[in-house]
Amino acid sequence: MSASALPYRQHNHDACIADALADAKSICQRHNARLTAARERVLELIWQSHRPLGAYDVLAMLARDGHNAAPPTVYRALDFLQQYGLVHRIASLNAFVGCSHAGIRHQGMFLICHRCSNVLELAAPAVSEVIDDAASDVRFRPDNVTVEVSGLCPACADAAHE
Amino acid sequence: MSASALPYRQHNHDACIADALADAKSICQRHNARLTAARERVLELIWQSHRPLGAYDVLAMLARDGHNAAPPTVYRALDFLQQYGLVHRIASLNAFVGCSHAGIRHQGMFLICHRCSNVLELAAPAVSEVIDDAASDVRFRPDNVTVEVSGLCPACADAAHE
DNA sequence: AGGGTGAATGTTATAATGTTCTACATTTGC
DNA sequence: GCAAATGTAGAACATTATAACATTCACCCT
Repeated sequence: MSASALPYRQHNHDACIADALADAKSICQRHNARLTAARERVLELIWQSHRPLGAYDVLAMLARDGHNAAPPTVYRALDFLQQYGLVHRIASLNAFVGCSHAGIRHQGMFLICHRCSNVLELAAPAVSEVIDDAASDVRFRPDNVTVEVSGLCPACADAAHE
Repeated sequence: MSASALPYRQHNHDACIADALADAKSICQRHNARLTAARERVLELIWQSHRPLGAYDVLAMLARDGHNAAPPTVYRALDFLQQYGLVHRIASLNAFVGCSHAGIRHQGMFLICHRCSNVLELAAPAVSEVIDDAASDVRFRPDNVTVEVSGLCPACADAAHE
């Protein structure tokens, strides 16, 4: 992984993975849901990459582990993780990212850098609000809102006009 | 097609298809782009259905015409139509809809009814604005914004709690 | 008109992705 | 310890998207 491919806001990556896993454990415990080894490993892989990962990327990584997984294993793990809000699915990429606000009620907005592939998840309640307003203007009852912004992250924008 | 599957805001469907095709022609002319028979036919099919259509749905309809098309034909036509803003891709459905504001600079927001499958495209400049603000707060430079809301359209909401 | 040029299309095959099904193992609650 | 619930594995299937290359077509130039 090249330096420019790292998350643009530098951070202690190991710590962030550890935090995510610890959060996941406590959330699952609270819901009497079982964070099995396979599920935990998938979540860990997703956080390690720190970028959107397709189901088959995860599959390949599991294979590299020596873990002989099949597609359903991955999809089920992803479904589970999604259900408890531990990962989000990015529709425009058919891929998954770890949720930065697991456990907190939120409506995510995703900023996806098309140069380094990093994804930043914002809570942005103002965005949700405006969207809800626009929908209710035409008497539409929203159920699930997808907001995905692709563009350039600050680091890549700087790098680009060097 | 059942009555409940029709676009919820009743309208003269033939006229709307005709308008869309006429718009398309003039837009292509203005850009020296060729709206060939295949491309025009694909656009027409999409408008006829008036709901999100997968590439393979289009393919099947072309086959019904007696037109012996293969996947690349459809994908190429769709790419072309997208390029000139004549159709939009709905990422969360892997499908395409006709653009209601072709030729006008806009940032669409899609309201997708998961009961009748109809899609309403709103211009919603307020939404774009808030999203841009949120992005620039973290110094992210947006390029392409996807806003897709799935839920219940007024007609289906009424029908549901009858 | 004839011929060259590049865009558009056709054709075939295949890659990549996502879902479903059945059988079997493991865990859990009683 | 036993039955029920849940989780796992592997294969088959379905869907979506591309690659590579041949062919046709529209247009421009002389």
